Amino acid sequence: MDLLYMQTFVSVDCVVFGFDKNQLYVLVVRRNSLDSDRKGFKLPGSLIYQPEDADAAANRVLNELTGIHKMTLKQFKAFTSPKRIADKEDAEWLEYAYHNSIDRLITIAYISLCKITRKLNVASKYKAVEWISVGQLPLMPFDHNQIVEESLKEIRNWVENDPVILFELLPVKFTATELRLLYEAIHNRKFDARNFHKKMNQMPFVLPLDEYQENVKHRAARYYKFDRVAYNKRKKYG
Amino acid sequence: MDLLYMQTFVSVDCVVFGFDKNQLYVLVVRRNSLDSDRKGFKLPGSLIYQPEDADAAANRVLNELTGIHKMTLKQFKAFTSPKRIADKEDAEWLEYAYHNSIDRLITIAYISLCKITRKLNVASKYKAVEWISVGQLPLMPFDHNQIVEESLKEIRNWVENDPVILFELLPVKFTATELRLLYEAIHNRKFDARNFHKKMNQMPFVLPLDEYQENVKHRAARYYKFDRVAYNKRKKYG
DNA sequence: TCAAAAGTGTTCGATATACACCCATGC
DNA sequence: GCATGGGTGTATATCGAACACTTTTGA
Repeated sequence: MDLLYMQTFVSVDCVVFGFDKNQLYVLVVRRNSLDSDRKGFKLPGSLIYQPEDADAAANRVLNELTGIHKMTLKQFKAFTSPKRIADKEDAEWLEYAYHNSIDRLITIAYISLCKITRKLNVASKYKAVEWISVGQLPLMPFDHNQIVEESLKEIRNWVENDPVILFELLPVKFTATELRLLYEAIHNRKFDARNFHKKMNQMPFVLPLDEYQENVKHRAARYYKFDRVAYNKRKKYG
Repeated sequence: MDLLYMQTFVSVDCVVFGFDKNQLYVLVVRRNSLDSDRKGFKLPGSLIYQPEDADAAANRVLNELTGIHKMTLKQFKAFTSPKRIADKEDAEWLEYAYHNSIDRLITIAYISLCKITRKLNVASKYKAVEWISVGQLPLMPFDHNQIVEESLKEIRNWVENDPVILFELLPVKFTATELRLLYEAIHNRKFDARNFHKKMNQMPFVLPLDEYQENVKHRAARYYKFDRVAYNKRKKYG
């Protein structure tokens, strides 16, 4: 065995975005061990199993959390630094979790999307599953904070090419303001409400409904829905 | 040892683009073994060594080929299918090349860029190093053909965000037509010459020189050069 | 004088931006 | 009636697309 060549373990880690009010949230899980763990939260992830490719592993991880079988997901970067498991506590956790001595672990990072209202499968594997807004994430093990940082750039890019993902973050019926606030959260800047309306009206896959908000203490906003058929007919807009 | 978890080898493979006349070329190497090998050419790559991260491994591979120490490169996708080494001939070659029985090999694919006129380090490690135009690549081992396919989409995206890479593919002095043909090759469509001139004139980092072609049998074209200082001042353009 | 490629300007439509007021509702 | 957020239109600037003729040079 020629040790010069790296033989290693390969995992996937998923940055699952959710959206509420005017903020992006990320789904984090609490490791099922080491109670007083300073870095209690981490991104959901797993080593890749033998017969899987990375997409399948990411789907498995997400399915365990959400019950959904084919989540929309996007591989976005491999994180490969030898230093990513340099922290002693992180290395100990790996050994505990996988019953293996792991010298080197690289991870393939994914972005995925989930309605924040979805009931999550808390019981299964983790002590806890939580949505935390991107601005308030705690220090996480490995390079998970860095992974989230980079995923934020990536999701902007993704929305440009594939605005369908916006509607995976919103309720089935949503208002113009909700869609605009989601744009603002993803792009991290304000959009003019009037111009945004115009833009939205030119999206053939955003259909106005004859339904309005109820019990709001101001003028009721109209609801819209996403029309997947119209979207598929015309992958690009604007 | 719990075999359910995948322990594997991880490589990098590099799609190095070059440009000449009106075509994109890819740098391929001939494997140093198995002479009559049907799939003689492959992308340059290597297993990742112990102390390296993937970027370092890609840099090492490219440095061996070009002598350049810090090539511009971009990681773009991990290829992880268990089937990618299913071909018997490919598996045999791996064993020959790395003196290891390799059950699973994933690769992290990189894009890089090189002036096609650069003198390459043919002697070192490979039997041959060749530029082949993207339309004429032979069947290559593993999923290397697929990697090139996907790299073509990726380089378009990269140029949009970072047009500096164009100038790594052109001579130091280049004509407007050369730059246009490069755009056309990358985007795989024609651009109007007049509109392109206008666009080029608005790029503050493309400077006209007082030099013109010589010994051409038509009106001599003006040369331009890339101004890195102006580019760095203004990362985005028009 | 011919062939081959270089160079050059205008018009049009689409898109992005900036900006201010009235409307509906619950309290 | 007032506070809250919803909804709307116009004017301007910018960008991309379409389009044809003259210039320079070598052979």
